[in-house]
Amino acid sequence: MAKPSTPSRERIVAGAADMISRRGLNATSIRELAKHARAPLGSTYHYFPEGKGQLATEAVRYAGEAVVRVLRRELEAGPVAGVRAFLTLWRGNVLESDFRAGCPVLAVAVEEPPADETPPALAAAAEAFDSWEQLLADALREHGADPAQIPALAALVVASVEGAVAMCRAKHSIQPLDQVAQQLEVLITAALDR
Amino acid sequence: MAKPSTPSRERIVAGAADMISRRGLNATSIRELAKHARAPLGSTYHYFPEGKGQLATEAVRYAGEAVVRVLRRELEAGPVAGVRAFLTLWRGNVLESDFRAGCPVLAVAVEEPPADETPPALAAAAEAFDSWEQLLADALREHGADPAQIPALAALVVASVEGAVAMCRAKHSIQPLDQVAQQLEVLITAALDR
DNA sequence: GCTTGGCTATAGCGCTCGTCATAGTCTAGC
DNA sequence: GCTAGACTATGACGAGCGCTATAGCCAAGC
Repeated sequence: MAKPSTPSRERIVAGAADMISRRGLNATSIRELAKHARAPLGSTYHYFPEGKGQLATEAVRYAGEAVVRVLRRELEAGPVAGVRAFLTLWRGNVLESDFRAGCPVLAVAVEEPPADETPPALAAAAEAFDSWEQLLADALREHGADPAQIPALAALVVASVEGAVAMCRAKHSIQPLDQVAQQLEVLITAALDR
Repeated sequence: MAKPSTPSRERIVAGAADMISRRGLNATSIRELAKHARAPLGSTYHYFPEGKGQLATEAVRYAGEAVVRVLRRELEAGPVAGVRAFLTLWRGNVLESDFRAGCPVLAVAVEEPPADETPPALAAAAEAFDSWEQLLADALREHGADPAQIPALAALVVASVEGAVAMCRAKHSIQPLDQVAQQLEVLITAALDR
């Protein structure tokens, strides 16, 4: 990325991720996106000539990679710490937005219709989930978890956190995320002492 | 069946739940809904005079209660059997639709924006989640799980299943649901033998 | 200085949306 | 048979959508 001569572009992508996480993909229009990022409408089609699908895809990737960075950093202190940071990250998102924001990756996964061809945004969502699971799995393996259980355990972590974020939004309560955090912590700890 | 005076109404609600589970709430128009249920557009406003929000709310309730019925029946054979049926139900939905359908309750939870007032459809989603957790919690209590763990365990089950359904859709694979099923089965079994 | 090319501004295309109004049809009960 | 009320049919409304076209701006390179 040797040339960030145009901060507009990244602002648009980041804003898209935020808006999608709040209102969903279909309810978010390109006009609103541009206004939210203080960019002109024409610019969005300049930077993303393939239109809304391309913008959504990049927004999903952007959000996915942001999580990857946090996860990679915090997993250095072990799986329990990593999972805790994963939960804390979403907890912060949900609380700071007063239960208005969720996960943009989940939003796209739920909304984007798998038509004849899999839409790129949906593929990006799958890749985001995969990368999170992979990081968790690597950390679990390094810390001696039962290899036969590792992939399923990582999938459970990602699935339960994503589900809990949505439940928090619906219930207007942080409880589901905290309950999942507590259960996962016990589970991961048990998987490492054996 | 005894021919209810207006089968149209229920057909519309059921069709709405199905369409929302596939394409999300905002991408589903009332015109499509009516066509899908072979009902005239005017009828939708006859049965649901408050418009799309009311229809969405009833669709969420309809879907939530359908799950409640399955869960109540299968939990009679114990928590493990109930959780297994819960998973199997979603597994069937996802596979039969070739990864095109998810959970309408989750879809609404992710899309509906908590504006000034909580929209009724979002409240209905919260109630659906609550009722599922309650049924699971009751069964766990009856079978001797640690009371301190019960609510969190039930929340974990619901959250992870909802998350896994969405992940299956994105990945075009049933694996996440199967992985979650396997992990939850071990977890519930362990929670009962103590 | 002048051209080039990345960015912005504005207007508009065709379309579908949610919603409403109104007139027509059907059916049950007297 | 007639009437009342439940349902259907049809068309329109303003608004917003994704997207395109085109003209203007403005810094960098010769």
